[in-house]
Amino acid sequence: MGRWQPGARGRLARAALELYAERGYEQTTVADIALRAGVTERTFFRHFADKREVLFDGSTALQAAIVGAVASAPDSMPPIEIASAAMITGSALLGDRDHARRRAAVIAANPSLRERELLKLAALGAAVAAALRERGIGEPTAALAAETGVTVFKIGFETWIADHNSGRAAPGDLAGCIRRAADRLKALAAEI
Amino acid sequence: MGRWQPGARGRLARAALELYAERGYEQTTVADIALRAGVTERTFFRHFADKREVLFDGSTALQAAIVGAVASAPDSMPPIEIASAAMITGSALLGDRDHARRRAAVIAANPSLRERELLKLAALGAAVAAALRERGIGEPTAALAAETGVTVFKIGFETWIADHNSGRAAPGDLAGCIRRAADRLKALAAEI
DNA sequence: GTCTATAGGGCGATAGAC
DNA sequence: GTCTATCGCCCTATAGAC
Repeated sequence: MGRWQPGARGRLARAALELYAERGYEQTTVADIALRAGVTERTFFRHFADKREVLFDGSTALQAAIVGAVASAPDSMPPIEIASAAMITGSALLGDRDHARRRAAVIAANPSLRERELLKLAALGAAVAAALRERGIGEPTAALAAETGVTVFKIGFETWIADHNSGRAAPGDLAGCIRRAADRLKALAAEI
Repeated sequence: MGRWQPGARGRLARAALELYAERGYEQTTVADIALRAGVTERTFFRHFADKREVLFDGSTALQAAIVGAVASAPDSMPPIEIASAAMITGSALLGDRDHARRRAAVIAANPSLRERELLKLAALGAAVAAALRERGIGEPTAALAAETGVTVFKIGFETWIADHNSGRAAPGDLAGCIRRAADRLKALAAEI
């Protein structure tokens, strides 16, 4: 047995979400999080760049999945369709709606956490735009399609976690919510 | 002569932009800004909530103008059109392209300033969505139209400041850039 | 792991404007 | 007199440097 237990990163992420929910983000110190996770304050900063980043651990994997889906979309698809479909593909990584809800509530309660989330979404948009350009789509088309895809993802995600039905009757799957948001947007654009 | 000169707020905002451009955001302390503006560090924090906020002093006025334009749009306009037109109306407040360029360069160079800008844009989107709901437009249509308007504003703004022509031949007006972005998006949506 | 600079909030005192 | 902007000194937590 070593001096420390493995899985410090996961314990820190879990402890942070719990504490932010229990007593609020500002009222939680990094020392509190480290204490609950059984490590030192210094260890926290070796795993996470700052106090906000600990809530966005999975974002890299999500972005990679979405970018991959953009790259492997069929050639015949129009840009906006590629972006929206990639969002739906990537959304499969976000299965646990209760966890997503708890996390979203914590983020919504604090402006500086909202800022970080928006930065992640902007980074996602930039990565999708780059992947579209890689397919030969020019600017500003690539940027517009990518931003629109992010919008559709965001609205779909919001309706997913806001959905009151948690039972089996209306499973409320994220993919369906995103697709409905995309359809709405298409209808809106058509009526101009 | 009194103990203090009036206009501390404006001097602080100007000093901050200069210093962030000269030596970088992270390399500038609030004490530096206060010194150049001829006030104390403490005074800075009475005018601005934090070190980033000093660059976004005009955002409230811009948002108010855009929300006002949404409220006074003709009844016959479709939601996305209302949002885009309101962005064009509000954009009249951003006349000085050189200043916009300098400010944008500073923001682009630093992630935490980018975060704050994204938060301002998200707040704008939320305000526009609320103004659309006020007109009887339901969700998620209001949110989608508002987000799309913000996207069009953002892309239009980027092309405006990226435009190499600063002479009279191609005046590069912001309103035109936003309108072109909106037209592009309409064309993209149509081809789905 | 220790040491330190900076952000940013709290509070009371003070000096102007009105 | 009131109201508000400024100052100065306290404090703690973050986050980077060593």
